[in-house]
Amino acid sequence: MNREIVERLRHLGILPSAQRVAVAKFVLQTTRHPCAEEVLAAVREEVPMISLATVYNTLHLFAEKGLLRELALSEGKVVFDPRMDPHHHLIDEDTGAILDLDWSALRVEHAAEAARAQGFEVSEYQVVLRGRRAARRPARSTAAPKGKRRAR
Amino acid sequence: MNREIVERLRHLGILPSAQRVAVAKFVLQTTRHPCAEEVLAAVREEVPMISLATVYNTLHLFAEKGLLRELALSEGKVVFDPRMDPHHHLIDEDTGAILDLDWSALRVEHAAEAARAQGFEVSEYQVVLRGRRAARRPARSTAAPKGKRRAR
DNA sequence: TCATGGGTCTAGAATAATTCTTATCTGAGA
DNA sequence: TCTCAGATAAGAATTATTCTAGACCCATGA
Repeated sequence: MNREIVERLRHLGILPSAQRVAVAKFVLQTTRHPCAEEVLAAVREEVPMISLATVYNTLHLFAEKGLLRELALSEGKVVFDPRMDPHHHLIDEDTGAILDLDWSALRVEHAAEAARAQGFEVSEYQVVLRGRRAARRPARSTAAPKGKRRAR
Repeated sequence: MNREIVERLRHLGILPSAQRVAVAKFVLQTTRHPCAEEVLAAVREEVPMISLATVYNTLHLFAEKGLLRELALSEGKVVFDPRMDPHHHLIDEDTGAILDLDWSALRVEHAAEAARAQGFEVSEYQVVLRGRRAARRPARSTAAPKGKRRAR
């Protein structure tokens, strides 16, 4: 498993140091959207003396080489997303968590045209949704209101 | 003109101090998306002693009261947008400038459904496009665009 | 008049995320 | 083995933002 990560890095012209492999191993496999501090914490399990600066360097290097993407969606900090295929993002307004939505889950029309009308050539776009987890289904046992549930 | 700003603030239950009126006068009329520092610079023309802390306080207060919106689109800093009607954003990858796109300029379908499929109730969404100004009619001139900008 | 108090303001300290600096280390080749 | 480019660690520096503490302003009531 390390083997294939090493190969992947080499293939992009990245020297596969222990630190880089550890970072790659963590970020490429997560489905979350970790920030640099979270990557640091996770990677320290394996490479205890790695520094924050190295984590930043490595993440930026990876982003530059197309191994992952930097996202500045929520305020304050940048997070990293290993999914490189186009997709959308849904932000939990309560927790700040970021979820992926498949590209095909919704449809955007006329994006390129709208930008062109402003004299721009679009290089990428995505829909950013914000919302909150819907109220938990009332459990049928106790305080569940009888009758059909109405959304909204 | 100040009169109507004062009225608008009062109407929202905001005490219209000189500082607040000056901030409102600037942010509500701009079509750009200024960050706090820019607001400070602009407002200092009129109220030279105003502090950065007051600018932040005022902008957050306004956002809370629904007078403007905070956007965390690009990395690093938050900007403020006086347009409160739903619309989309187009980011110039070269300059970082943010343009508005009318809601009707493009169409998004199934946004609410896509979020609901994840157990979320959407409260808002927007399309974020990134691109660059289309080359100005290359015109077959010899001079290739020199000096590429360094992205940042 | 003067004291009181609520709300606002400023300057500067504090914090958080990120980048920079510099000295040190490492490993692939000459 | 020696060398040197590239990588790393530690901590300083920078940038954006928030917090703190005290000063200020002004309406009110004794």
